[in-house]
Amino acid sequence: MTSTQELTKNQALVFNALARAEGPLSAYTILDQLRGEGFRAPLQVYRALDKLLDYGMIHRLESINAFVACSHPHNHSHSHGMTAFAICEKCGQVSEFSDEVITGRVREWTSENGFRQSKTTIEIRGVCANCAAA
Amino acid sequence: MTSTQELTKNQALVFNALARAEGPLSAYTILDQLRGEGFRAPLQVYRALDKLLDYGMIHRLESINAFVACSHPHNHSHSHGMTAFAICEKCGQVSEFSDEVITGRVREWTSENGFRQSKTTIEIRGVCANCAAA
DNA sequence: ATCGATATGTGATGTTATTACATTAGTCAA
DNA sequence: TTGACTAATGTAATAACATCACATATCGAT
Repeated sequence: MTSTQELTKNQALVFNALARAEGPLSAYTILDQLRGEGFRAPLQVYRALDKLLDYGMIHRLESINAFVACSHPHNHSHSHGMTAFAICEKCGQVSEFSDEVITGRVREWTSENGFRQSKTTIEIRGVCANCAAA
Repeated sequence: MTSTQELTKNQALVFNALARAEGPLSAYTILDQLRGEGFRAPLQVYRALDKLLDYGMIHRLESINAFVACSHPHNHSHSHGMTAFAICEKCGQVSEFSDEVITGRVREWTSENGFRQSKTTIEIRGVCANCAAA
C-alpha cells in the first residue's frame, strides 16, 4: 500500500490535499478544502490521516498539530531511520531529513535503558535560510 | 529567576503541582488540582506555564500536550544542549536526558542549511523497561 | 447469499489553547 | 505621594484540535 491508486476515496482526497500544499496543513484546514468534495465532519479527515500515517505516506508534526506529505516517498532509508523536521516559524515551510548518527544515539539510549521505542519525534523550530535573509 | 522563591503565587502553585506529580500533567489537570487554591480558568494555568517554560523550570511534551517539571533543575549542561524525553505509553513516566552527539548533529544540519533554530523537540514514545517486563 | 472486515456518514461531545477585556499589584522616578 | 508604567491576575467567551457513539454502506471471500 504505497501508491495513491490503492487508497480509498477519502484517503486519496486527503493525501492529495497534503501533496499539493506548500506546507503543513491542520486537519480542519483539510476539512475545509474538501467540503466541496462532500466532506462534512472532522472524523472523515482524521480517519484518512490515521491510515496515511500507517502507510508512511504522511507525517504528523506534533509541535504544530499539523500534517505534511512525506517528501521522500520513494526513499526507504527513512523507514529504518528517524525522520527529523525543520519547521520555519515565518513561512511555515518544512524540511525533512534523516540522520543515522541521531538514529544511532537514540537507539543506544533506548537499549541501554530497556526502553522499547515505537515512535520518535524530532522537530526543530526556527527560521529558515530564506526568511532569515529577508 | 531560577528558584521557587522568586515565583509569583500562581507560578509557584503550578510549579509545585508539577514538581510533586509522578509524571506529566495536562494544563487542565493542573487547573483541577488547583481549584482548591482559587484557580477558576485555564488562562491562570497557561500563563504560569508560559513563564515557567521561559525560566527553564518545566518542559512541554509536544506529543502528549502535557508538562513536566525539569528533572535536572540544577544541571546547566541542559541549557546548552537539547533535551530528549522518553515517554512510556503504559505508565506515563518520562525520562529526560541530553545528548551532545545528537545536539551536535542537529547543529550541523541547521548551520549547513542556514536554519536559525530556536527550539528543538525530541520525544521518544514507547514502553519503559518496567512496563515491558510486566 | 451471507458473513466479516473495512470504510463511511453524522451529531454530539471531549480536550486543549487563545482572545478580549477588566482589574489589581508592584516599581520607580519626579 | 502622586502619577505613570509594567507585570500579574480574574473572568467569560470562543477558537482550535480530537474522539466517541452509533448508524449505514462497500467489498471480498466462502
